[in-house]
Amino acid sequence: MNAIQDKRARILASGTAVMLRKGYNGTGVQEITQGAGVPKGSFYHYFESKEDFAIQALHYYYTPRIERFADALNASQLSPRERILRCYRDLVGYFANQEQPSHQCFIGSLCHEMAEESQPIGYAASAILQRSNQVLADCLSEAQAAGEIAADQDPAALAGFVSAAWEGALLRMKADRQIGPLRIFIQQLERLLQP
Amino acid sequence: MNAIQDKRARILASGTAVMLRKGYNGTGVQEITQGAGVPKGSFYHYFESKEDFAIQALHYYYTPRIERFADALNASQLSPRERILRCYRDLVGYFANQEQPSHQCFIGSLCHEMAEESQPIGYAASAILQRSNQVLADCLSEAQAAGEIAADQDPAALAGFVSAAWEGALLRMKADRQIGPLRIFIQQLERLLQP
DNA sequence: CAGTAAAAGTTGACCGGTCGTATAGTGGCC
DNA sequence: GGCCACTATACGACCGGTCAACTTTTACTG
Repeated sequence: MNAIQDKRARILASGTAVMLRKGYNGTGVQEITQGAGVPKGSFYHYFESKEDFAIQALHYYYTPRIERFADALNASQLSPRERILRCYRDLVGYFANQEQPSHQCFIGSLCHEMAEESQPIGYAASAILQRSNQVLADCLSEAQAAGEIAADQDPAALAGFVSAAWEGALLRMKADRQIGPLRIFIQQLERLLQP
Repeated sequence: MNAIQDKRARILASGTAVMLRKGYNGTGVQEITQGAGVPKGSFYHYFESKEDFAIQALHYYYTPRIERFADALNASQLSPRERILRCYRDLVGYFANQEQPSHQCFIGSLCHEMAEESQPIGYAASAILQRSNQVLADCLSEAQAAGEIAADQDPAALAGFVSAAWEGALLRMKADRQIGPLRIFIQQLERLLQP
């Protein structure tokens, strides 16, 4: 009961970490199980296939992150606008503090690689992006009600745009191996979130 | 002289097309040469390795595209702002007209997959992104001089942001399998490019 | 309870196939 | 005949996935 969840979780943790670095097709099942310290056969006991694993991994990786994101955007000490800015500033800070800048966006790379080839993975990724979008849109709505952003903005659309821009900034950071693109993102986000 | 370039180009064309769909690691050398109608053995005559091929493919794919982009942004019938908007609107139109929406960004997927694992690929991608950025930044500078965007914007930074947002929108489109994110991008771009 | 048989869980050896790459030629031109 | 652009073939490694065999748990019996 505990042990089996533990093994499953170990596989998820190890596999997520490796896929983060090497992508879906660049990661072998063997490598995953080896990293988790479990026999290879176990992999197919806990997961139907590598594809199924990737979908589970998406949830494993993003469920807590979206939760934390939502919490940070609901903390009401700051204004909605400031909460959003703080979230992204913190993220940038996190990346800035990595000495060896290993930059990754799990869902981004998985989408690029597999969203087209594998419909199930595409669906899962889309659902997660949508959930994350909703969280941001809610906060933007609040900001709009507080008069912190333009009244004629559609919060959902703006949320989609901001998320996309963030994704793109992460990608650019990965290519350039420096966080300049993230700083630009923050700077433009500050402009964007104005009445 | 012509024949050899022809074969090389055929391999590049075929390989680029396949990699666009399946990613770097998802594409085999065999599949590339088969698609190009050349013997597999030839691949390593024209390219040092698969990695080298990817770098050449990046240039093969993006050199003409950046050129067209620059041309479109230099055509002076329209104002700088309108030229930029038209560029992106045309791109959206292109994607909108695909009945079976196969959405791809070659450099995006290649970066996500390989920028970290392969330094040479990361460098090549970074260089291309930078060139493309420069083209856009120049046009934004012009727009700024014409008073079409805020005077306190840094054109280079804004160009980076817009490109990143576009990348992100493409990614999102791939996951959602619909062009909604691109429309949102246009809508926000129009807002962004204002005095 | 002890004993045991059936069920469930777990696993590593193994499968056919494909991977990226090396190399020993082959065929045509100077 | 020497040269060299080109390619057929082969290689070892590894791929995702299967499955028969082994271990553990469960359920039931006397």
